[in-house]
Amino acid sequence: MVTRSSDSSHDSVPDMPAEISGLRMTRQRWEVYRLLMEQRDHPTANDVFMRIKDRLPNISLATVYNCLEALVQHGVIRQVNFERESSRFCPNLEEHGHFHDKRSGAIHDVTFKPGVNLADVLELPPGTLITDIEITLRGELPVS
Amino acid sequence: MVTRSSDSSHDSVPDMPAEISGLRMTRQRWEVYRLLMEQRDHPTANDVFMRIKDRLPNISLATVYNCLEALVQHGVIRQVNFERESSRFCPNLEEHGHFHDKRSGAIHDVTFKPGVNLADVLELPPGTLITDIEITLRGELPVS
DNA sequence: AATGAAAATTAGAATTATTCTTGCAAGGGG
DNA sequence: CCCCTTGCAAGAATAATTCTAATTTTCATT
Repeated sequence: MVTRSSDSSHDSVPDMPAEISGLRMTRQRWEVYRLLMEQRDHPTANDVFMRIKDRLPNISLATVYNCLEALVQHGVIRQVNFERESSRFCPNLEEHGHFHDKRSGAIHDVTFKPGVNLADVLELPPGTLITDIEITLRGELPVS
Repeated sequence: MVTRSSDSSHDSVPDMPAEISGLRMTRQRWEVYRLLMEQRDHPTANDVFMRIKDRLPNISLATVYNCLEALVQHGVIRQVNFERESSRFCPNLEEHGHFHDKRSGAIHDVTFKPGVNLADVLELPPGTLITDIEITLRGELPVS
Protein backbone atom coordinates (compact mmCIF):
# COMPACT_ATOMS: atom_id res chain seq x y z
CA MET A 1 0.00 0.00 0.00
CA VAL A 2 1.51 3.24 -1.12
CA THR A 3 0.87 6.31 0.93
CA ARG A 4 1.93 9.89 0.45
CA SER A 5 5.32 10.39 2.01
CA SER A 6 5.78 13.27 4.39
CA ASP A 7 9.18 13.72 2.78
CA SER A 8 8.51 15.92 -0.22
CA SER A 9 11.77 15.09 -1.95
CA HIS A 10 10.24 12.22 -3.87
CA ASP A 11 7.16 13.80 -5.35
CA SER A 12 6.65 16.81 -7.60
CA VAL A 13 4.80 19.01 -5.15
CA PRO A 14 6.93 22.04 -4.43
CA ASP A 15 7.50 23.05 -0.85
CA MET A 16 5.67 26.07 0.44
CA PRO A 17 7.88 29.15 0.27
CA ALA A 18 7.95 31.56 3.19
CA GLU A 19 6.44 34.22 0.99
CA ILE A 20 5.52 35.12 -2.58
CA SER A 21 5.86 38.70 -3.77
CA GLY A 22 6.03 39.91 -0.21
CA LEU A 23 2.92 38.03 0.84
CA ARG A 24 3.54 35.79 3.80
CA MET A 25 2.56 32.27 2.87
CA THR A 26 0.24 30.27 5.04
CA ARG A 27 -0.98 26.78 4.41
CA GLN A 28 -4.31 28.13 3.18
CA ARG A 29 -2.85 30.75 0.87
CA TRP A 30 -0.42 28.24 -0.52
CA GLU A 31 -3.03 25.65 -1.30
CA VAL A 32 -5.28 28.25 -2.93
CA TYR A 33 -2.37 29.48 -5.00
CA ARG A 34 -1.28 25.99 -5.97
CA LEU A 35 -4.78 25.02 -6.98
CA LEU A 36 -5.06 28.03 -9.26
CA MET A 37 -1.72 27.27 -10.85
CA GLU A 38 -2.68 23.67 -11.47
CA GLN A 39 -6.25 24.16 -12.65
CA ARG A 40 -6.16 27.15 -14.89
CA ASP A 41 -9.80 27.17 -15.81
CA HIS A 42 -10.74 30.42 -14.09
CA PRO A 43 -12.58 29.07 -11.06
CA THR A 44 -14.82 31.18 -8.85
CA ALA A 45 -14.20 31.54 -5.12
CA ASN A 46 -16.78 28.87 -4.52
CA ASP A 47 -15.17 26.55 -7.08
CA VAL A 48 -11.89 26.95 -5.23
CA PHE A 49 -13.63 26.32 -1.93
CA MET A 50 -15.13 23.06 -3.15
CA ARG A 51 -12.00 21.83 -4.88
CA ILE A 52 -9.68 22.57 -2.00
CA LYS A 53 -11.58 20.56 0.56
CA ASP A 54 -9.49 17.49 -0.29
CA ARG A 55 -6.41 19.14 1.08
CA LEU A 56 -7.88 21.47 3.66
CA PRO A 57 -11.13 19.97 4.88
CA ASN A 58 -11.65 22.67 7.49
CA ILE A 59 -11.03 25.74 5.41
CA SER A 60 -13.86 28.26 5.42
CA LEU A 61 -15.27 30.09 2.44
CA ALA A 62 -14.34 33.39 4.07
CA THR A 63 -10.73 32.23 4.16
CA VAL A 64 -10.86 31.35 0.50
CA TYR A 65 -12.08 34.88 -0.18
CA ASN A 66 -9.38 36.30 2.09
CA CYS A 67 -6.65 34.27 0.42
CA LEU A 68 -7.79 35.19 -3.07
CA GLU A 69 -7.94 38.85 -2.12
CA ALA A 70 -4.46 38.75 -0.60
CA LEU A 71 -3.06 37.04 -3.69
CA VAL A 72 -4.75 39.54 -5.98
CA GLN A 73 -3.52 42.50 -3.98
CA HIS A 74 0.04 41.25 -4.11
CA GLY A 75 -0.19 40.79 -7.85
CA VAL A 76 0.21 37.04 -7.72
CA ILE A 77 -3.07 36.24 -9.44
CA ARG A 78 -5.70 38.26 -11.28
CA GLN A 79 -9.40 38.70 -10.66
CA VAL A 80 -11.62 38.48 -13.71
CA ASN A 81 -15.21 39.64 -13.97
CA PHE A 82 -17.79 38.72 -16.57
CA GLU A 83 -20.84 40.87 -16.44
CA ARG A 84 -22.29 40.48 -12.99
CA GLU A 85 -21.28 36.88 -12.54
CA SER A 86 -19.14 35.69 -9.66
CA SER A 87 -15.55 36.82 -9.91
CA ARG A 88 -13.13 34.32 -11.35
CA PHE A 89 -9.43 33.98 -10.68
CA CYS A 90 -6.55 33.55 -13.05
CA PRO A 91 -2.84 32.90 -12.42
CA ASN A 92 -1.76 34.18 -15.83
CA LEU A 93 0.07 37.44 -15.23
CA GLU A 94 0.84 38.18 -18.87
CA GLU A 95 -1.20 40.99 -20.39
CA HIS A 96 -4.22 39.24 -21.78
CA GLY A 97 -7.97 39.35 -22.10
CA HIS A 98 -10.63 36.71 -21.71
CA PHE A 99 -12.91 35.09 -24.23
CA HIS A 100 -16.08 33.46 -22.96
CA ASP A 101 -17.20 30.77 -25.37
CA LYS A 102 -20.97 30.61 -25.27
CA ARG A 103 -20.98 27.13 -26.74
CA SER A 104 -18.89 25.41 -24.10
CA GLY A 105 -19.04 27.95 -21.31
CA ALA A 106 -15.26 27.85 -21.08
CA ILE A 107 -13.13 30.92 -20.62
CA HIS A 108 -9.95 31.26 -22.65
CA ASP A 109 -7.06 33.63 -22.28
CA VAL A 110 -6.55 35.87 -25.30
CA THR A 111 -3.33 37.68 -26.05
CA PHE A 112 -2.56 40.56 -28.37
CA LYS A 113 -0.82 39.96 -31.62
CA PRO A 114 2.92 40.61 -31.35
CA GLY A 115 3.83 44.27 -31.24
CA VAL A 116 0.35 45.50 -30.40
CA ASN A 117 0.02 47.80 -27.41
CA LEU A 118 -3.54 48.52 -26.42
CA ALA A 119 -2.77 52.04 -25.27
CA ASP A 120 -1.57 52.78 -28.79
CA VAL A 121 -4.83 51.91 -30.49
CA LEU A 122 -7.09 53.90 -28.16
CA GLU A 123 -7.93 57.58 -28.30
CA LEU A 124 -6.70 58.82 -24.95
CA PRO A 125 -5.47 62.28 -23.96
CA PRO A 126 -1.67 62.40 -24.04
CA GLY A 127 -0.28 61.83 -20.58
CA THR A 128 -3.05 59.50 -19.48
CA LEU A 129 -1.78 57.00 -16.93
CA ILE A 130 -3.27 53.54 -17.39
CA THR A 131 -2.94 51.33 -14.35
CA ASP A 132 -5.23 48.50 -15.35
CA ILE A 133 -6.90 47.12 -18.43
CA GLU A 134 -9.63 44.56 -18.66
CA ILE A 135 -10.80 43.09 -21.94
CA THR A 136 -13.56 40.56 -22.09
CA LEU A 137 -15.13 39.06 -25.17
CA ARG A 138 -18.12 36.85 -25.62
CA GLY A 139 -18.86 34.73 -28.64
CA GLU A 140 -18.37 31.32 -30.12
CA LEU A 141 -15.22 29.54 -31.07
CA PRO A 142 -15.29 27.74 -34.41
CA VAL A 143 -16.64 24.18 -34.24
CA SER A 144 -13.54 22.74 -35.96
CA MET B 1 -45.60 83.11 -13.22
CA VAL B 2 -44.36 80.82 -15.93
CA THR B 3 -45.37 77.20 -15.80
CA ARG B 4 -44.52 74.30 -18.03
CA SER B 5 -47.01 74.12 -20.83
CA SER B 6 -48.77 70.87 -21.45
CA ASP B 7 -48.43 71.65 -25.13
CA SER B 8 -45.06 70.26 -26.06
CA SER B 9 -44.79 72.25 -29.28
CA HIS B 10 -43.02 75.13 -27.56
CA ASP B 11 -40.28 73.37 -25.68
CA SER B 12 -37.50 71.04 -26.78
CA VAL B 13 -38.72 67.87 -25.09
CA PRO B 14 -39.48 65.30 -27.75
CA ASP B 15 -42.77 63.45 -27.64
CA MET B 16 -42.72 59.85 -26.57
CA PRO B 17 -42.65 57.54 -29.56
CA ALA B 18 -44.85 54.45 -29.62
CA GLU B 19 -41.77 52.28 -29.60
CA ILE B 20 -37.99 52.30 -29.96
CA SER B 21 -36.22 49.43 -31.69
CA GLY B 22 -39.30 47.27 -31.30
CA LEU B 23 -39.63 48.00 -27.58
CA ARG B 24 -43.04 49.35 -26.73
CA MET B 25 -42.61 52.67 -24.96
CA THR B 26 -44.27 53.35 -21.68
CA ARG B 27 -44.03 56.49 -19.62
CA GLN B 28 -41.49 54.85 -17.32
CA ARG B 29 -39.29 53.44 -20.06
CA TRP B 30 -39.38 56.72 -21.88
CA GLU B 31 -38.33 58.77 -18.88
CA VAL B 32 -35.52 56.35 -18.06
CA TYR B 33 -34.32 56.48 -21.64
CA ARG B 34 -34.56 60.25 -21.82
CA LEU B 35 -32.66 60.67 -18.57
CA LEU B 36 -29.82 58.50 -19.85
CA MET B 37 -29.66 60.44 -23.09
CA GLU B 38 -29.55 63.76 -21.27
CA GLN B 39 -27.16 62.85 -18.45
CA ARG B 40 -24.48 60.76 -20.04
CA ASP B 41 -22.41 60.21 -16.95
CA HIS B 42 -22.99 56.45 -16.66
CA PRO B 43 -25.44 56.37 -13.76
CA THR B 44 -26.27 53.25 -11.79
CA ALA B 45 -29.82 51.94 -11.50
CA ASN B 46 -30.07 53.65 -8.16
CA ASP B 47 -28.77 56.93 -9.58
CA VAL B 48 -31.48 56.76 -12.22
CA PHE B 49 -34.06 55.96 -9.57
CA MET B 50 -33.13 59.01 -7.52
CA ARG B 51 -32.86 61.37 -10.45
CA ILE B 52 -36.11 60.34 -12.06
CA LYS B 53 -38.26 61.02 -9.02
CA ASP B 54 -38.81 64.59 -10.21
CA ARG B 55 -40.78 63.36 -13.16
CA LEU B 56 -42.14 60.08 -11.86
CA PRO B 57 -42.49 60.37 -8.10
CA ASN B 58 -44.17 56.98 -7.79
CA ILE B 59 -41.79 54.87 -9.84
CA SER B 60 -40.30 51.91 -8.03
CA LEU B 61 -36.71 50.79 -8.09
CA ALA B 62 -37.82 47.44 -9.51
CA THR B 63 -39.37 49.28 -12.43
CA VAL B 64 -36.16 51.19 -13.02
CA TYR B 65 -34.35 47.85 -13.17
CA ASN B 66 -37.02 46.47 -15.48
CA CYS B 67 -36.84 49.45 -17.79
CA LEU B 68 -33.07 49.39 -17.95
CA GLU B 69 -33.11 45.67 -18.67
CA ALA B 70 -35.68 46.11 -21.43
CA LEU B 71 -33.68 48.93 -22.99
CA VAL B 72 -30.48 46.91 -22.82
CA GLN B 73 -32.09 43.84 -24.34
CA HIS B 74 -33.42 45.85 -27.22
CA GLY B 75 -30.02 47.35 -27.86
CA VAL B 76 -31.08 50.88 -27.03
CA ILE B 77 -28.56 51.39 -24.24
CA ARG B 78 -25.55 49.49 -22.93
CA GLN B 79 -24.80 48.05 -19.54
CA VAL B 80 -21.30 48.68 -18.23
CA ASN B 81 -19.61 46.89 -15.38
CA PHE B 82 -16.57 47.95 -13.40
CA GLU B 83 -15.20 45.23 -11.25
CA ARG B 84 -17.97 44.21 -8.91
CA GLU B 85 -19.52 47.64 -8.59
CA SER B 86 -23.12 48.34 -9.45
CA SER B 87 -23.83 48.19 -13.15
CA ARG B 88 -23.86 51.49 -14.97
CA PHE B 89 -25.79 52.43 -18.07
CA CYS B 90 -24.68 54.18 -21.19
CA PRO B 91 -26.64 55.44 -24.21
CA ASN B 92 -23.58 55.52 -26.47
CA LEU B 93 -24.03 52.71 -28.99
CA GLU B 94 -20.78 53.31 -30.87
CA GLU B 95 -18.08 50.71 -30.28
CA HIS B 96 -16.18 52.09 -27.33
CA GLY B 97 -14.59 51.25 -24.02
CA HIS B 98 -14.65 52.96 -20.67
CA PHE B 99 -11.94 54.71 -18.73
CA HIS B 100 -12.41 55.13 -15.01
CA ASP B 101 -10.43 58.11 -13.78
CA LYS B 102 -9.30 57.38 -10.25
CA ARG B 103 -8.72 61.03 -9.54
CA SER B 104 -12.21 62.31 -10.25
CA GLY B 105 -14.14 59.06 -10.17
CA ALA B 106 -15.64 59.94 -13.54
CA ILE B 107 -16.09 57.44 -16.32
CA HIS B 108 -15.22 58.46 -19.85
CA ASP B 109 -16.01 56.79 -23.13
CA VAL B 110 -12.92 55.76 -25.07
CA THR B 111 -12.91 55.02 -28.78
CA PHE B 112 -10.40 53.25 -30.96
CA LYS B 113 -8.15 55.19 -33.23
CA PRO B 114 -9.50 55.33 -36.79
CA GLY B 115 -9.12 52.12 -38.72
CA VAL B 116 -8.43 49.94 -35.70
CA ASN B 117 -10.52 46.83 -35.32
CA LEU B 118 -10.09 45.05 -32.02
CA ALA B 119 -10.60 41.61 -33.52
CA ASP B 120 -7.58 42.31 -35.76
CA VAL B 121 -5.17 42.90 -32.92
CA LEU B 122 -6.10 39.84 -30.87
CA GLU B 123 -4.86 36.29 -31.26
CA LEU B 124 -8.05 34.36 -31.91
CA PRO B 125 -8.59 31.15 -33.85
CA PRO B 126 -9.75 31.93 -37.37
CA GLY B 127 -13.52 31.70 -37.58
CA THR B 128 -14.14 32.89 -34.04
CA LEU B 129 -17.45 34.69 -33.75
CA ILE B 130 -17.32 37.69 -31.45
CA THR B 131 -20.70 38.87 -30.26
CA ASP B 132 -19.66 41.27 -27.58
CA ILE B 133 -16.60 43.13 -26.41
CA GLU B 134 -16.03 44.95 -23.17
CA ILE B 135 -12.97 47.09 -22.53
CA THR B 136 -12.46 48.85 -19.25
CA LEU B 137 -9.44 50.85 -18.18
CA ARG B 138 -8.52 52.34 -14.86
CA GLY B 139 -5.98 55.07 -14.33
CA GLU B 140 -5.55 58.80 -14.11
CA LEU B 141 -6.13 61.44 -16.70
CA PRO B 142 -3.45 64.12 -16.93
CA VAL B 143 -3.96 67.04 -14.55
CA SER B 144 -3.70 69.66 -17.30
C1' DA C 1 10.97 26.03 25.05
C1' DA C 2 7.88 29.86 26.95
C1' DT C 3 5.88 34.52 26.01
C1' DG C 4 3.49 38.03 23.79
C1' DA C 5 2.14 40.81 19.93
C1' DA C 6 0.52 40.75 15.33
C1' DA C 7 -1.68 38.46 11.73
C1' DA C 8 -4.64 34.83 9.94
C1' DT C 9 -8.55 31.78 10.25
C1' DT C 10 -13.23 30.46 11.23
C1' DA C 11 -18.24 30.56 11.54
C1' DG C 12 -21.84 32.95 11.06
C1' DA C 13 -24.16 37.44 10.71
C1' DA C 14 -24.68 41.39 7.79
C1' DT C 15 -24.69 43.86 3.58
C1' DT C 16 -25.80 45.09 -1.09
C1' DA C 17 -27.17 44.79 -5.69
C1' DT C 18 -30.31 42.57 -8.08
C1' DT C 19 -34.18 39.46 -9.14
C1' DC C 20 -38.51 37.42 -8.09
C1' DT C 21 -43.42 37.23 -6.69
C1' DT C 22 -47.92 38.76 -6.34
C1' DG C 23 -51.70 41.58 -7.06
C1' DC C 24 -53.26 45.45 -9.49
C1' DA C 25 -53.54 48.75 -13.46
C1' DA C 26 -53.21 49.97 -18.24
C1' DG C 27 -53.96 49.56 -23.01
C1' DG C 28 -54.84 47.97 -27.40
C1' DG C 29 -57.30 44.74 -30.62
C1' DG C 30 -61.60 42.74 -31.61
C1' DC D 1 -66.86 47.86 -24.00
C1' DC D 2 -64.46 43.36 -22.89
C1' DC D 3 -60.59 40.37 -22.90
C1' DC D 4 -55.96 39.39 -22.69
C1' DT D 5 -51.48 40.54 -22.59
C1' DT D 6 -48.14 43.42 -20.68
C1' DG D 7 -46.28 46.51 -17.41
C1' DC D 8 -45.98 48.42 -12.75
C1' DA D 9 -45.41 48.69 -7.59
C1' DA D 10 -44.07 46.97 -3.20
C1' DG D 11 -41.83 44.17 -0.73
C1' DA D 12 -39.76 39.53 -0.11
C1' DA D 13 -36.07 36.64 -1.60
C1' DT D 14 -31.54 35.54 -3.42
C1' DA D 15 -26.64 35.30 -4.10
C1' DA D 16 -22.10 36.94 -3.86
C1' DT D 17 -19.30 39.08 -0.99
C1' DT D 18 -17.78 41.45 3.21
C1' DC D 19 -17.74 42.14 8.05
C1' DT D 20 -17.42 40.85 13.03
C1' DA D 21 -15.86 38.67 16.91
C1' DA D 22 -13.61 35.04 18.87
C1' DT D 23 -10.06 31.72 18.48
C1' DT D 24 -5.73 30.03 16.60
C1' DT D 25 -1.40 30.42 14.48
C1' DT D 26 2.85 32.53 13.55
C1' DC D 27 7.05 34.41 14.56
C1' DA D 28 10.17 37.26 16.89
C1' DT D 29 12.23 37.54 21.38
C1' DT D 30 13.37 36.08 25.67
